[in-house]
Amino acid sequence: MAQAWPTLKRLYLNDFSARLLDWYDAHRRDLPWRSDTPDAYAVWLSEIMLQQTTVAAVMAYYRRFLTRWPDVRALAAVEDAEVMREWAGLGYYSRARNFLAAARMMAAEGFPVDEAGWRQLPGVGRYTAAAVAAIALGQRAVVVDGNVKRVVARLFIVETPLPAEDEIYRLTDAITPGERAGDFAQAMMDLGATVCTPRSPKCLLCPVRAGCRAYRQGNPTDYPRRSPKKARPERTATAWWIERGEGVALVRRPPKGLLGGMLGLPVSEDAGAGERLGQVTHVFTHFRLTLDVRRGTEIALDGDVEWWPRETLDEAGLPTLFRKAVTIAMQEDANVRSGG
DNA sequence: GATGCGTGGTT
DNA sequence: TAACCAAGCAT
Repeated sequence: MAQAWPTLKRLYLNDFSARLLDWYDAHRRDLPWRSDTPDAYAVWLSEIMLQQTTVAAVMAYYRRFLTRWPDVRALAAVEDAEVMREWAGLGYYSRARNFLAAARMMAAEGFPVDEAGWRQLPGVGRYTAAAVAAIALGQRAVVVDGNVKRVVARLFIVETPLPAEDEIYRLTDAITPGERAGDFAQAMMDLGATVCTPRSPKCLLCPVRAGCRAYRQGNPTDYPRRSPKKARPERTATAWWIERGEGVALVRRPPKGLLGGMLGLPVSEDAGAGERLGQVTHVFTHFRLTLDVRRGTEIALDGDVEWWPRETLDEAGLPTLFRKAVTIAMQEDANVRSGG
């Protein structure tokens, strides 16, 4: 009888993963990075792009990127600026820089063969290393993203506020099967994205609700517990519209920090003097920025300046903040010229 | 462990 | 509409 509980537990867990995998086989989303013969480079690229970024936003970027640079050797050969341009608008630009750096290493050394090896690459953390190992290498790994945290927190009514890393990794480890760990991970993520959603979970469609403690309690949306969030501070700055015969001045931003490595309009932190062409507000994760766009003339331009004819600005690969600023500036500039 | 790092969709 | 949230990582 000493074996009874472990046996029941094992049966329950096998039942859980079996139910979930059956559901996945029937309902899985058809996504461009899903394949019966997964390619490590493609899976890796998708995982990087999907970090804190919605599937819908990633789709077009992923296709373009993979078409243009279909393997690690092709990517390793291109210049930084080209990759940053391709990433423009997707956000979290250090991802692109790290991905390119890692690709150059791997073009020389080959791909890591296990989770620990992947974990060493720049831009590859605990989640991504596990996801690539499970999905691309077919190895068992414990894959925990935001979806999994929510699903697990509800299944086991985790009372610890997020991130609750230790607890959730331990619980996820306990329900991860030895076979099809990659499909299991993707099943958990699909479940979180389509059924066990943050606001209005569709519990009646859930294949594992029978084993869900939050469902039994009747309050799934109370999980995961969260700590109160901080207020978002307001900041202001001035962006300069400097146009000459050759075009508009764009500067390459320093590699680290906000919009690191991207092209942008020259910016000064203090309020500047000069004709105001407009104002844009942009919400970042940790602050809200109001940007005055002013016409500049003799502003000191530090660092690398590129002059882009205004008709070509669409192809410069500007991050969204500066795309907005450029649009405003050109509209107002046109008004000034026509209206007087 | 807390903070900095983008952007767009949903409610 | 403001808040919330999304296949996180580096420091």
